[in-house]
Amino acid sequence: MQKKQHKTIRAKSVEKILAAAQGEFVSQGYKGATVQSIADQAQLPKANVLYYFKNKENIYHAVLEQTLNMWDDGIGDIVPEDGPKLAIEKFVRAKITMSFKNPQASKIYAMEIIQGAQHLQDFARTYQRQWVTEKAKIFQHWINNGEMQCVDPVNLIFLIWSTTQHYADFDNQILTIMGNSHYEQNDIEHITAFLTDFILRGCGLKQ
Amino acid sequence: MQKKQHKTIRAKSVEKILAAAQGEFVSQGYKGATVQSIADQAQLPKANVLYYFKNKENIYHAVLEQTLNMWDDGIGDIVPEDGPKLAIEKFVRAKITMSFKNPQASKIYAMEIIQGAQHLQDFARTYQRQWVTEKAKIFQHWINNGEMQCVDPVNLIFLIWSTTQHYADFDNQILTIMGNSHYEQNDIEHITAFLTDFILRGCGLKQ
DNA sequence: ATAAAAGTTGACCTCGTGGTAAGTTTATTT
DNA sequence: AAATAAACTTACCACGAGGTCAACTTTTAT
Repeated sequence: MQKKQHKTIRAKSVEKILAAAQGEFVSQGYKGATVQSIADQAQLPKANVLYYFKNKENIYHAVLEQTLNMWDDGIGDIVPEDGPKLAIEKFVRAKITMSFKNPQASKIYAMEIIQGAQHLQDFARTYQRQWVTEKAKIFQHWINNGEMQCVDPVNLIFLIWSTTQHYADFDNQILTIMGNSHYEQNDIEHITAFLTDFILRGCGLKQ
Repeated sequence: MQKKQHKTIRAKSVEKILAAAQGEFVSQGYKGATVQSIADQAQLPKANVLYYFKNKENIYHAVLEQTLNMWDDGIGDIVPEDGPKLAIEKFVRAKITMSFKNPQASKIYAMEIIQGAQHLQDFARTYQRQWVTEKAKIFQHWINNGEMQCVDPVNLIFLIWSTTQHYADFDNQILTIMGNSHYEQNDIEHITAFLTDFILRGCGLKQ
Protein backbone atom coordinates (compact mmCIF):
# COMPACT_ATOMS: atom_id res chain seq x y z
CA MET A 1 0.00 0.00 0.00
CA GLN A 2 2.67 2.42 1.03
CA LYS A 3 4.72 1.37 -1.92
CA LYS A 4 1.93 2.21 -4.32
CA GLN A 5 1.41 5.64 -2.85
CA HIS A 6 4.96 6.47 -3.69
CA LYS A 7 4.16 5.99 -7.34
CA THR A 8 2.53 9.03 -8.80
CA ILE A 9 -0.82 8.57 -10.43
CA ARG A 10 0.88 9.28 -13.70
CA ALA A 11 3.35 6.43 -13.31
CA LYS A 12 0.62 3.96 -12.47
CA SER A 13 -1.58 4.99 -15.36
CA VAL A 14 1.29 4.99 -17.82
CA GLU A 15 2.24 1.51 -16.68
CA LYS A 16 -1.29 0.21 -17.12
CA ILE A 17 -1.56 1.80 -20.53
CA LEU A 18 1.73 0.41 -21.76
CA ALA A 19 0.89 -3.08 -20.57
CA ALA A 20 -2.45 -2.96 -22.34
CA ALA A 21 -0.93 -1.39 -25.43
CA GLN A 22 1.70 -4.07 -25.76
CA GLY A 23 -0.89 -6.81 -26.01
CA GLU A 24 -3.06 -4.79 -28.32
CA PHE A 25 -0.25 -3.95 -30.73
CA VAL A 26 0.89 -7.56 -30.85
CA SER A 27 -2.50 -9.02 -31.61
CA GLN A 28 -3.81 -6.27 -33.86
CA GLY A 29 -0.76 -4.67 -35.41
CA TYR A 30 -0.05 -0.95 -35.32
CA LYS A 31 -2.93 0.20 -37.47
CA GLY A 32 -5.30 -2.42 -36.15
CA ALA A 33 -4.78 -1.43 -32.56
CA THR A 34 -7.36 1.08 -31.38
CA VAL A 35 -6.89 3.60 -28.62
CA GLN A 36 -10.35 2.67 -27.38
CA SER A 37 -9.37 -0.96 -26.98
CA ILE A 38 -6.15 -0.05 -25.20
CA ALA A 39 -8.18 2.17 -22.90
CA ASP A 40 -10.66 -0.60 -22.21
CA GLN A 41 -7.94 -3.08 -21.32
CA ALA A 42 -6.27 -0.50 -19.11
CA GLN A 43 -9.65 0.28 -17.57
CA LEU A 44 -9.45 3.94 -18.37
CA PRO A 45 -11.53 6.21 -20.59
CA LYS A 46 -10.05 6.83 -23.99
CA ALA A 47 -9.58 10.55 -23.36
CA ASN A 48 -7.54 9.71 -20.30
CA VAL A 49 -5.18 7.56 -22.31
CA LEU A 50 -4.76 10.42 -24.76
CA TYR A 51 -4.06 12.71 -21.84
CA TYR A 52 -0.92 10.76 -20.97
CA PHE A 53 0.17 10.04 -24.53
CA LYS A 54 -0.62 12.74 -27.04
CA ASN A 55 -1.47 10.26 -29.74
CA LYS A 56 -1.41 6.63 -30.77
CA GLU A 57 2.03 6.84 -32.32
CA ASN A 58 3.47 8.05 -29.02
CA ILE A 59 1.99 5.05 -27.26
CA TYR A 60 3.60 2.77 -29.78
CA HIS A 61 6.95 4.52 -29.47
CA ALA A 62 6.83 4.15 -25.72
CA VAL A 63 6.09 0.44 -26.07
CA LEU A 64 8.94 0.02 -28.52
CA GLU A 65 11.36 1.88 -26.29
CA GLN A 66 10.38 -0.24 -23.33
CA THR A 67 10.95 -3.32 -25.43
CA LEU A 68 14.39 -2.23 -26.59
CA ASN A 69 15.46 -1.40 -23.06
CA MET A 70 14.45 -4.84 -21.93
CA TRP A 71 16.41 -6.36 -24.77
CA ASP A 72 19.48 -4.44 -23.68
CA ASP A 73 19.16 -5.28 -20.01
CA GLY A 74 18.33 -8.94 -20.34
CA ILE A 75 21.02 -9.78 -22.84
CA GLY A 76 23.85 -11.62 -21.17
CA ASP A 77 27.09 -10.06 -22.21
CA ILE A 78 29.74 -11.95 -24.15
CA VAL A 79 33.18 -11.33 -22.69
CA PRO A 80 36.57 -12.78 -23.73
CA GLU A 81 37.36 -13.99 -20.20
CA ASP A 82 34.52 -16.50 -20.20
CA GLY A 83 35.90 -18.49 -23.07
CA PRO A 84 33.64 -19.74 -25.87
CA LYS A 85 31.82 -22.52 -24.07
CA LEU A 86 30.71 -20.56 -21.03
CA ALA A 87 30.02 -17.43 -23.05
CA ILE A 88 27.74 -19.23 -25.47
CA GLU A 89 26.00 -21.08 -22.67
CA LYS A 90 25.36 -17.86 -20.79
CA PHE A 91 24.19 -16.02 -23.86
CA VAL A 92 21.81 -18.73 -25.04
CA ARG A 93 20.37 -19.04 -21.55
CA ALA A 94 19.87 -15.29 -21.24
CA LYS A 95 18.08 -15.09 -24.56
CA ILE A 96 15.84 -18.06 -23.82
CA THR A 97 14.95 -16.68 -20.42
CA MET A 98 13.93 -13.40 -22.00
CA SER A 99 11.92 -15.15 -24.65
CA PHE A 100 9.83 -17.09 -22.16
CA LYS A 101 9.58 -14.28 -19.64
CA ASN A 102 8.22 -11.70 -22.02
CA PRO A 103 7.24 -13.15 -25.36
CA GLN A 104 5.20 -10.06 -26.16
CA ALA A 105 8.32 -7.90 -26.27
CA SER A 106 9.97 -10.30 -28.66
CA LYS A 107 6.88 -10.30 -30.86
CA ILE A 108 6.60 -6.54 -30.99
CA TYR A 109 10.21 -6.32 -32.00
CA ALA A 110 9.86 -9.09 -34.57
CA MET A 111 6.87 -7.47 -36.22
CA GLU A 112 8.62 -4.15 -36.34
CA ILE A 113 11.61 -5.64 -38.14
CA ILE A 114 9.52 -7.77 -40.48
CA GLN A 115 7.51 -4.75 -41.54
CA GLY A 116 10.68 -2.87 -42.39
CA ALA A 117 11.54 -1.19 -39.08
CA GLN A 118 9.52 1.86 -40.08
CA HIS A 119 9.23 3.12 -36.54
CA LEU A 120 12.69 2.13 -35.40
CA GLN A 121 15.16 4.94 -34.94
CA ASP A 122 18.40 4.84 -36.84
CA PHE A 123 20.41 4.76 -33.66
CA ALA A 124 18.78 1.50 -32.62
CA ARG A 125 19.89 -0.12 -35.85
CA THR A 126 23.45 1.14 -35.88
CA TYR A 127 23.76 0.27 -32.23
CA GLN A 128 22.95 -3.35 -33.00
CA ARG A 129 25.38 -3.36 -35.85
CA GLN A 130 28.15 -2.25 -33.54
CA TRP A 131 27.17 -4.82 -30.95
CA VAL A 132 27.33 -7.63 -33.49
CA THR A 133 30.68 -6.64 -34.98
CA GLU A 134 32.12 -6.25 -31.51
CA LYS A 135 31.01 -9.68 -30.34
CA ALA A 136 31.94 -11.23 -33.66
CA LYS A 137 35.52 -10.11 -33.01
CA ILE A 138 35.55 -11.98 -29.72
CA PHE A 139 34.35 -15.15 -31.41
CA GLN A 140 36.92 -14.70 -34.15
CA HIS A 141 39.60 -14.40 -31.50
CA TRP A 142 38.56 -17.71 -29.98
CA ILE A 143 38.57 -19.32 -33.41
CA ASN A 144 42.05 -18.02 -34.18
CA ASN A 145 43.23 -19.41 -30.85
CA GLY A 146 41.80 -22.77 -31.75
CA GLU A 147 39.39 -22.59 -28.82
CA MET A 148 36.40 -23.31 -31.03
CA GLN A 149 35.44 -24.58 -34.46
CA CYS A 150 35.79 -22.23 -37.39
CA VAL A 151 32.22 -21.03 -37.82
CA ASP A 152 31.26 -17.63 -39.15
CA PRO A 153 30.71 -15.53 -36.00
CA VAL A 154 28.11 -13.16 -37.42
CA ASN A 155 25.96 -15.99 -38.69
CA LEU A 156 26.44 -17.77 -35.40
CA ILE A 157 24.93 -14.78 -33.63
CA PHE A 158 22.04 -14.77 -36.09
CA LEU A 159 21.52 -18.46 -35.46
CA ILE A 160 21.36 -17.97 -31.72
CA TRP A 161 18.97 -15.06 -32.09
CA SER A 162 16.67 -16.91 -34.44
CA THR A 163 16.53 -20.18 -32.52
CA THR A 164 15.93 -18.58 -29.13
CA GLN A 165 13.40 -15.98 -30.26
CA HIS A 166 11.54 -18.54 -32.30
CA TYR A 167 9.96 -20.03 -29.19
CA ALA A 168 8.52 -16.66 -28.21
CA ASP A 169 7.50 -15.35 -31.62
CA PHE A 170 5.98 -18.57 -32.90
CA ASP A 171 4.70 -19.88 -29.57
CA ASN A 172 1.33 -20.33 -31.18
CA GLN A 173 2.60 -22.70 -33.83
CA ILE A 174 4.92 -24.53 -31.48
CA LEU A 175 2.34 -25.07 -28.78
CA THR A 176 -0.14 -26.31 -31.35
CA ILE A 177 2.38 -28.83 -32.62
CA MET A 178 3.41 -29.87 -29.12
CA GLY A 179 -0.27 -30.16 -28.24
CA ASN A 180 -0.07 -27.79 -25.26
CA SER A 181 -1.79 -24.54 -24.43
CA HIS A 182 1.25 -22.99 -22.76
CA TYR A 183 4.86 -23.75 -21.92
CA GLU A 184 5.51 -25.71 -18.72
CA GLN A 185 8.70 -25.35 -16.71
CA ASN A 186 9.58 -28.78 -18.04
CA ASP A 187 9.35 -27.65 -21.64
CA ILE A 188 11.52 -24.63 -20.98
CA GLU A 189 14.25 -26.68 -19.40
CA HIS A 190 14.09 -29.25 -22.14
CA ILE A 191 14.32 -26.59 -24.83
CA THR A 192 17.18 -24.84 -23.06
CA ALA A 193 19.09 -28.10 -22.79
CA PHE A 194 18.43 -28.94 -26.42
CA LEU A 195 19.56 -25.57 -27.74
CA THR A 196 22.71 -25.17 -25.63
CA ASP A 197 23.66 -28.74 -26.41
CA PHE A 198 23.07 -28.40 -30.12
CA ILE A 199 24.74 -25.04 -30.50
CA LEU A 200 27.79 -26.04 -28.50
CA ARG A 201 28.17 -29.13 -30.63
CA GLY A 202 27.73 -27.00 -33.74
CA CYS A 203 30.62 -24.89 -32.49
CA GLY A 204 32.71 -27.97 -31.91
CA LEU A 205 32.65 -27.47 -28.16
CA LYS A 206 31.19 -30.83 -27.23
CA GLN A 207 32.26 -34.40 -27.93
CA MET B 1 1.85 -12.11 -76.59
CA GLN B 2 -0.02 -15.27 -77.49
CA LYS B 3 0.76 -16.70 -74.11
CA LYS B 4 -0.83 -13.74 -72.40
CA GLN B 5 -3.95 -13.93 -74.49
CA HIS B 6 -4.50 -17.42 -73.22
CA LYS B 7 -4.90 -16.05 -69.75
CA THR B 8 -8.30 -14.64 -69.17
CA ILE B 9 -8.50 -11.04 -68.11
CA ARG B 10 -9.67 -12.27 -64.77
CA ALA B 11 -6.59 -14.41 -64.19
CA LYS B 12 -4.27 -11.57 -65.08
CA SER B 13 -6.04 -9.10 -62.83
CA VAL B 14 -6.22 -11.51 -59.93
CA GLU B 15 -2.52 -12.16 -60.29
CA LYS B 16 -1.69 -8.46 -60.29
CA ILE B 17 -3.90 -7.86 -57.28
CA LEU B 18 -2.42 -10.70 -55.26
CA ALA B 19 1.12 -9.59 -56.00
CA ALA B 20 0.32 -6.06 -54.92
CA ALA B 21 -1.62 -7.23 -51.90
CA GLN B 22 1.22 -9.40 -50.66
CA GLY B 23 3.57 -6.44 -50.44
CA GLU B 24 0.92 -4.21 -48.94
CA PHE B 25 -0.06 -6.69 -46.24
CA VAL B 26 3.58 -7.28 -45.30
CA SER B 27 4.50 -3.64 -44.96
CA GLN B 28 1.24 -2.36 -43.48
CA GLY B 29 -0.27 -5.31 -41.67
CA TYR B 30 -3.82 -6.54 -42.23
CA LYS B 31 -5.66 -3.53 -40.89
CA GLY B 32 -3.09 -1.06 -42.17
CA ALA B 33 -3.34 -2.30 -45.72
CA THR B 34 -5.87 -0.33 -47.75
CA VAL B 35 -7.74 -1.59 -50.75
CA GLN B 36 -6.96 1.71 -52.44
CA SER B 37 -3.23 1.19 -52.04
CA ILE B 38 -3.45 -2.37 -53.33
CA ALA B 39 -5.42 -1.07 -56.30
CA ASP B 40 -2.83 1.63 -56.98
CA GLN B 41 0.05 -0.83 -56.93
CA ALA B 42 -1.90 -3.19 -59.17
CA GLN B 43 -2.73 -0.23 -61.42
CA LEU B 44 -6.44 -0.82 -61.19
CA PRO B 45 -9.29 1.24 -59.80
CA LYS B 46 -10.34 0.30 -56.31
CA ALA B 47 -13.78 -0.81 -57.39
CA ASN B 48 -12.19 -3.15 -59.87
CA VAL B 49 -10.22 -4.85 -57.13
CA LEU B 50 -13.41 -5.28 -55.15
CA TYR B 51 -15.03 -6.69 -58.25
CA TYR B 52 -12.66 -9.66 -58.20
CA PHE B 53 -12.50 -10.05 -54.43
CA LYS B 54 -15.71 -9.27 -52.60
CA ASN B 55 -13.87 -7.62 -49.73
CA LYS B 56 -10.51 -7.02 -48.13
CA GLU B 57 -10.62 -10.15 -46.03
CA ASN B 58 -11.04 -12.25 -49.15
CA ILE B 59 -7.95 -10.68 -50.65
CA TYR B 60 -6.02 -11.54 -47.52
CA HIS B 61 -7.30 -15.10 -47.50
CA ALA B 62 -6.25 -15.53 -51.11
CA VAL B 63 -2.78 -14.23 -50.29
CA LEU B 64 -2.51 -16.56 -47.32
CA GLU B 65 -3.65 -19.54 -49.34
CA GLN B 66 -1.14 -18.78 -52.06
CA THR B 67 1.54 -18.56 -49.39
CA LEU B 68 0.64 -21.87 -47.82
CA ASN B 69 0.60 -23.62 -51.18
CA MET B 70 4.07 -22.31 -51.91
CA TRP B 71 5.25 -23.55 -48.52
CA ASP B 72 3.90 -27.00 -49.33
CA ASP B 73 5.36 -27.19 -52.80
CA GLY B 74 8.78 -25.80 -52.04
CA ILE B 75 9.44 -27.94 -49.01
CA GLY B 76 11.86 -30.71 -49.78
CA ASP B 77 10.50 -33.93 -48.44
CA ILE B 78 12.26 -35.94 -45.76
CA VAL B 79 12.31 -39.61 -46.62
CA PRO B 80 13.89 -42.55 -44.75
CA GLU B 81 15.82 -43.75 -47.80
CA ASP B 82 17.97 -40.61 -47.91
CA GLY B 83 19.54 -41.20 -44.52
CA PRO B 84 19.97 -38.37 -42.04
CA LYS B 85 22.82 -36.49 -43.67
CA LEU B 86 21.36 -36.19 -47.15
CA ALA B 87 17.86 -35.62 -45.84
CA ILE B 88 18.91 -32.73 -43.63
CA GLU B 89 21.04 -31.23 -46.36
CA LYS B 90 18.18 -31.38 -48.82
CA PHE B 91 15.69 -29.99 -46.35
CA VAL B 92 17.85 -27.09 -45.23
CA ARG B 93 18.67 -26.21 -48.82
CA ALA B 94 15.00 -26.30 -49.80
CA LYS B 95 13.98 -24.03 -46.97
CA ILE B 96 16.77 -21.54 -47.62
CA THR B 97 15.98 -21.44 -51.30
CA MET B 98 12.37 -20.65 -50.51
CA SER B 99 13.35 -17.98 -48.03
CA PHE B 100 15.48 -16.10 -50.50
CA LYS B 101 13.20 -16.67 -53.45
CA ASN B 102 10.08 -15.31 -51.83
CA PRO B 103 10.76 -13.59 -48.52
CA GLN B 104 7.36 -11.90 -48.66
CA ALA B 105 5.58 -15.22 -48.32
CA SER B 106 7.65 -16.11 -45.30
CA LYS B 107 6.91 -12.74 -43.74
CA ILE B 108 3.17 -12.97 -44.28
CA TYR B 109 3.16 -16.36 -42.67
CA ALA B 110 5.36 -15.21 -39.79
CA MET B 111 3.14 -12.24 -39.00
CA GLU B 112 0.06 -14.39 -39.12
CA ILE B 113 1.51 -16.82 -36.58
CA ILE B 114 2.92 -14.09 -34.34
CA GLN B 115 -0.45 -12.39 -34.19
CA GLY B 116 -2.09 -15.60 -33.10
CA ALA B 117 -3.02 -17.21 -36.42
CA GLN B 118 -6.41 -15.52 -36.32
CA HIS B 119 -7.00 -15.99 -40.02
CA LEU B 120 -5.44 -19.43 -40.33
CA GLN B 121 -7.81 -22.30 -40.79
CA ASP B 122 -7.74 -25.13 -38.33
CA PHE B 123 -6.83 -27.63 -41.04
CA ALA B 124 -3.64 -25.73 -41.79
CA ARG B 125 -2.55 -26.06 -38.18
CA THR B 126 -3.39 -29.70 -37.70
CA TYR B 127 -1.82 -30.47 -41.04
CA GLN B 128 1.47 -29.04 -39.84
CA ARG B 129 1.23 -30.95 -36.63
CA GLN B 130 0.87 -34.19 -38.55
CA TRP B 131 3.76 -33.30 -40.81
CA VAL B 132 6.04 -32.66 -37.86
CA THR B 133 5.17 -35.82 -35.96
CA GLU B 134 5.58 -37.86 -39.12
CA LYS B 135 9.02 -36.46 -39.88
CA ALA B 136 10.03 -36.63 -36.23
CA LYS B 137 9.44 -40.36 -36.40
CA ILE B 138 11.89 -40.69 -39.26
CA PHE B 139 14.54 -38.80 -37.33
CA GLN B 140 13.87 -40.94 -34.27
CA HIS B 141 14.36 -44.02 -36.39
CA TRP B 142 17.78 -42.79 -37.52
CA ILE B 143 18.70 -41.99 -33.92
CA ASN B 144 17.67 -45.44 -32.75
CA ASN B 145 19.77 -46.96 -35.52
CA GLY B 146 22.74 -44.92 -34.35
CA GLU B 147 22.84 -43.09 -37.67
CA MET B 148 22.81 -39.71 -35.96
CA GLN B 149 23.30 -38.02 -32.60
CA CYS B 150 20.50 -38.22 -30.09
CA VAL B 151 18.84 -34.83 -30.55
CA ASP B 152 15.16 -34.16 -29.99
CA PRO B 153 13.65 -34.45 -33.48
CA VAL B 154 10.80 -32.01 -32.98
CA ASN B 155 13.07 -29.30 -31.68
CA LEU B 156 15.48 -30.05 -34.49
CA ILE B 157 12.74 -29.29 -36.97
CA PHE B 158 11.94 -26.07 -35.13
CA LEU B 159 15.61 -25.14 -35.24
CA ILE B 160 15.81 -25.67 -38.97
CA TRP B 161 12.65 -23.67 -39.52
CA SER B 162 13.76 -20.79 -37.38
CA THR B 163 17.29 -20.50 -38.73
CA THR B 164 16.30 -20.70 -42.37
CA GLN B 165 13.28 -18.43 -42.18
CA HIS B 166 15.18 -15.90 -40.14
CA TYR B 167 17.05 -14.66 -43.20
CA ALA B 168 13.79 -13.88 -44.96
CA ASP B 169 11.76 -12.52 -42.08
CA PHE B 170 14.50 -10.37 -40.60
CA ASP B 171 16.26 -9.48 -43.83
CA ASN B 172 16.02 -5.86 -42.84
CA GLN B 173 17.98 -6.35 -39.65
CA ILE B 174 20.46 -8.75 -41.18
CA LEU B 175 21.20 -6.60 -44.20
CA THR B 176 21.69 -3.57 -41.97
CA ILE B 177 24.17 -5.48 -39.86
CA MET B 178 25.95 -6.92 -42.88
CA GLY B 179 25.99 -3.45 -44.39
CA ASN B 180 24.26 -4.45 -47.60
CA SER B 181 21.06 -3.36 -49.26
CA HIS B 182 20.17 -6.82 -50.55
CA TYR B 183 21.47 -10.38 -50.59
CA GLU B 184 24.05 -11.26 -53.24
CA GLN B 185 24.42 -14.74 -54.65
CA ASN B 186 27.62 -14.92 -52.64
CA ASP B 187 25.81 -14.24 -49.38
CA ILE B 188 23.22 -16.88 -50.09
CA GLU B 189 25.83 -19.54 -50.79
CA HIS B 190 27.81 -18.55 -47.74
CA ILE B 191 24.74 -18.71 -45.52
CA THR B 192 23.68 -22.04 -46.99
CA ALA B 193 27.12 -23.49 -46.37
CA PHE B 194 27.19 -22.13 -42.82
CA LEU B 195 23.78 -23.50 -41.90
CA THR B 196 24.12 -26.96 -43.42
CA ASP B 197 27.58 -27.27 -41.91
CA PHE B 198 26.47 -26.12 -38.47
CA ILE B 199 23.31 -28.17 -38.35
CA LEU B 200 24.97 -31.34 -39.56
CA ARG B 201 27.65 -30.92 -36.92
CA GLY B 202 24.96 -30.30 -34.34
CA CYS B 203 23.43 -33.61 -35.36
CA GLY B 204 26.81 -35.31 -35.03
CA LEU B 205 27.01 -35.94 -38.76
CA LYS B 206 30.28 -34.16 -39.37
CA GLN B 207 33.78 -34.54 -37.96
C1' DA C 1 -7.23 28.09 3.33
C1' DT C 2 -6.37 28.91 -1.24
C1' DA C 3 -4.40 28.82 -5.57
C1' DA C 4 -2.31 26.19 -9.02
C1' DA C 5 -1.36 22.05 -11.05
C1' DA C 6 -2.66 17.46 -12.35
C1' DG C 7 -6.08 14.31 -13.44
C1' DT C 8 -10.74 12.86 -15.38
C1' DT C 9 -14.34 12.58 -18.58
C1' DG C 10 -18.44 12.95 -21.99
C1' DA C 11 -19.52 15.12 -26.11
C1' DC C 12 -18.10 16.25 -30.37
C1' DC C 13 -15.71 16.76 -34.88
C1' DT C 14 -13.25 15.16 -38.95
C1' DC C 15 -11.38 12.23 -42.06
C1' DG C 16 -10.04 7.91 -44.07
C1' DT C 17 -11.59 3.65 -45.58
C1' DG C 18 -14.45 -0.40 -46.72
C1' DG C 19 -18.02 -1.30 -49.32
C1' DT C 20 -22.23 -0.49 -52.61
C1' DA C 21 -25.19 0.93 -56.37
C1' DA C 22 -25.98 1.74 -60.78
C1' DG C 23 -24.57 2.54 -64.95
C1' DT C 24 -21.12 2.19 -69.17
C1' DT C 25 -17.97 -0.19 -71.96
C1' DT C 26 -15.83 -4.26 -73.82
C1' DA C 27 -15.75 -9.22 -74.89
C1' DT C 28 -18.15 -13.57 -76.08
C1' DT C 29 -21.61 -16.35 -77.82
C1' DT C 30 -25.28 -17.64 -81.05
C1' DA D 1 -25.90 -8.39 -85.76
C1' DA D 2 -28.12 -9.08 -81.66
C1' DA D 3 -27.99 -10.51 -77.22
C1' DT D 4 -25.85 -11.90 -73.22
C1' DA D 5 -22.23 -11.99 -70.03
C1' DA D 6 -17.99 -10.18 -68.21
C1' DA D 7 -15.27 -6.30 -67.15
C1' DC D 8 -14.86 -1.78 -65.70
C1' DT D 9 -15.87 2.75 -63.49
C1' DT D 10 -17.81 6.89 -61.12
C1' DA D 11 -20.04 8.69 -57.39
C1' DC D 12 -21.51 8.01 -53.14
C1' DC D 13 -22.58 6.36 -48.33
C1' DA D 14 -21.93 4.75 -43.57
C1' DC D 15 -19.13 4.04 -39.95
C1' DG D 16 -15.32 3.55 -37.09
C1' DA D 17 -11.39 5.58 -35.13
C1' DG D 18 -8.07 9.34 -33.89
C1' DG D 19 -8.02 13.28 -31.75
C1' DT D 20 -9.86 17.85 -29.51
C1' DC D 21 -12.25 20.51 -26.13
C1' DA D 22 -14.11 22.47 -22.30
C1' DA D 23 -16.08 21.59 -18.05
C1' DC D 24 -15.33 19.40 -13.85
C1' DT D 25 -12.90 17.02 -9.85
C1' DT D 26 -9.02 15.77 -7.22
C1' DT D 27 -4.43 16.34 -5.58
C1' DT D 28 -0.49 19.01 -4.30
C1' DA D 29 2.11 23.03 -2.92
C1' DT D 30 2.32 27.52 -0.27
